[in-house]
Amino acid sequence: MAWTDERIEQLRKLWEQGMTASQIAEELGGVSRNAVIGKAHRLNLQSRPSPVKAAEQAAEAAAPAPEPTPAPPAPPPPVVAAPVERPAPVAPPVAAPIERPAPVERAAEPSSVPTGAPAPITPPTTTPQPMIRSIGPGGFQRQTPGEQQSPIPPAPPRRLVPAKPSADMADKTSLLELNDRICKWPLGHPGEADFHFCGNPVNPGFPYCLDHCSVAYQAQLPRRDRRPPPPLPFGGPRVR
DNA sequence: CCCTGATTCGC
DNA sequence: GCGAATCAGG
Repeated sequence: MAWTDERIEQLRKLWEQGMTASQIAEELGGVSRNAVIGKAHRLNLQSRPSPVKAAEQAAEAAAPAPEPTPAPPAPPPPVVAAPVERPAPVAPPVAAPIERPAPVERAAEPSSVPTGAPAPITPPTTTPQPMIRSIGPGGFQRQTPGEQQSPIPPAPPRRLVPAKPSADMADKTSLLELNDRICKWPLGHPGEADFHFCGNPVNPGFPYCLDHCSVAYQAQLPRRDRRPPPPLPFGGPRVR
């Protein structure tokens, strides 16, 4: 089977779409996944989460690291149990409200604490900041050339607190309230104060409500009959 | 084992 | 240029 322009075009598209080489091979027909990979490389289609290369790059970025980029975030020393950072919509039961520390130099702070206040709890130096980045078609994270530092986003130090019954959680669906009639779509993140589940009535036969089903089940179809979705602008594949 | 992509190398 | 064989990680 020869690589016609048409087939090459299709390969390009599917590859960039994130299809695996074997899927593409199956889709094209008449070629092995090796053929697909080989061709893809010859076409200079690259970047894909390869298990091998990923490890190599990780090791490379970790070991020498002659990176001019200041990557100071020294491991947050003692795990100072930071109070739950989430600014509760309701006034927290006790404790002085700890606002997000203004970007002031913390070193030259003589810490003039109002009398009677508890010792100042230094917030963790690394503010958990969910970095927004684009995800490539293969599901890998894009990174800019100078950004290869810290390939593994260090888990922000986070103290897990037992879910405490509070006013603002009263109407939220907790883990313990899950059953097969209510939507199990998680909202927020486990460990966070207001983590809960959707809790709406499920779309019968599914673990989620209708809305979340539409989010959860838009993924790929079983492989074989996966022809229709991509609106092929150029006539589409030949009917065999 | 299965899967993945990368690489090699004879054709 | 092609792709089977091989490698190596998940």
